[in-house]
Amino acid sequence: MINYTTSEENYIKSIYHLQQNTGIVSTNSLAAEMQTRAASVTDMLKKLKSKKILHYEKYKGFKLNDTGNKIAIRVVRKHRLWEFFLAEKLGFEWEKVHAIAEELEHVSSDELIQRLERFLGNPAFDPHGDPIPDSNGKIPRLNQLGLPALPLLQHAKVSSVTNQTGQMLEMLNHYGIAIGTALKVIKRFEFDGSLKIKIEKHPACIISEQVAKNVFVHYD
Amino acid sequence: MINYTTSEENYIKSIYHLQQNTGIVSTNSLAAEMQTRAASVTDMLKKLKSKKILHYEKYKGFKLNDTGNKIAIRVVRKHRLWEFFLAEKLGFEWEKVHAIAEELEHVSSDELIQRLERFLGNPAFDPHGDPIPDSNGKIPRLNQLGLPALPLLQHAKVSSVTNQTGQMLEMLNHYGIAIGTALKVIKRFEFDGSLKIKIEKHPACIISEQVAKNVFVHYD
DNA sequence: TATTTAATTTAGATTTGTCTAAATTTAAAT
DNA sequence: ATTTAAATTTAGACAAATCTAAATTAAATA
Repeated sequence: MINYTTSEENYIKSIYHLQQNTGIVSTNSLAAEMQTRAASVTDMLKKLKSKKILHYEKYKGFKLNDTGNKIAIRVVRKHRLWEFFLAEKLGFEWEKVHAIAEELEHVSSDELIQRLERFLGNPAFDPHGDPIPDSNGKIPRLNQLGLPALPLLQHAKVSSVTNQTGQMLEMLNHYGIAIGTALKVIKRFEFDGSLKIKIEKHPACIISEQVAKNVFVHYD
Repeated sequence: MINYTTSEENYIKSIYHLQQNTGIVSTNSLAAEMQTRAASVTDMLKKLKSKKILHYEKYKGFKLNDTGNKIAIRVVRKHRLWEFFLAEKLGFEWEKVHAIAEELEHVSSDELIQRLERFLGNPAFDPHGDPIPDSNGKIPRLNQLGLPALPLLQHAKVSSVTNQTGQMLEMLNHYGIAIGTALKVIKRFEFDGSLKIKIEKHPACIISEQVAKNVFVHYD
């Protein structure tokens, strides 16, 4: 894979993050994200387009193509592995690791990253919970999420429960919810955030947002 | 301390190394060392002079002043700590660490270097046997001497190897000589200056003066 | 729809680090 | 002591990445 300049990599990475939310990216939003001027963004867009990394039409917005996404994911991978290293091995406070990883992520050796990853024990998530792409660019899904974030009708299993007060556990018992319980969310009520859920071998029931927020689940 | 560009740091570092041997440095020798053109060197010399890092008079050669030496030593310190990390923690072969450390040495955070040093156990020498300056710029000195100067039968350990070409390292590998190897000289042959040496857990062998001159050892 | 406003791009300049080719200085050799 | 050769510097150009200010296009609104 070709090497890109630090500046190119930073643009590619920022486009990657912005397009996660919006699908397509605008010049101004990228300029804001990168703390630079719109004219500078346009200049770089031309360059990235000429390098065939970008879908871009003047005045119409832009997004990375497959090549661009691969490059972005590789940079994200490096960034998060270095963050993990800084926090876990060197004992940095989490607020400080980002700025330093911004520099380290541009060190070019692929063997370095492979070895670093092994040295760190092949972590799937950085200390923030952000997934670390593997060497093929595959991004592990968060293995655990709060019940309110579970997509409707997605089958999942309860993996943990926070706020384990007596009242809380009593209530969960009453519903039939325990670690390992298989369930899915049928409907979310906008009114108060409560969830209608279906627990295997139980009739459907409704739990409050208060309860749901403390139940964490995972699925494959 | 002010930050310098990667390019400035590379020039400063190269001047530092060249002046170790020659005291004063010439434009052409620096151009050769840095694989660039004499004109480019002159350009950078003007810049470094204007930044008050350099003693420099046109056509008369140049050398770093105290500020310049401090900057150089800080870069060397970073380089060697990263080399140590790459070899000891990530398991890189020592031929490979130099190129990667060339990039890592320019990462700017001082706290990173402090923490890295502690994490590595405050090593005094890198995998090539070169001393690692401490955070005050103090450079540890081994009571080190060339193998031809080692008294007969004196037990000693290999502390560093100069002339680190591929062929050289290959040969040393073949003999079983690496940094830290314990050995003694059994006999010196006047005929050609070759040495009969005994390496721990190896049969005795004979090495040429050519090789011996590049192997440095120390003992208590 | 016409007009105003906002977003985006272009034109042209600047800085850093590099280069080639020519000019200058120093060193070496006859 | 001249002349020749080598080393060094200058002059001018170029590419990358940025900027400001002006021009252009798209969107919003009256």
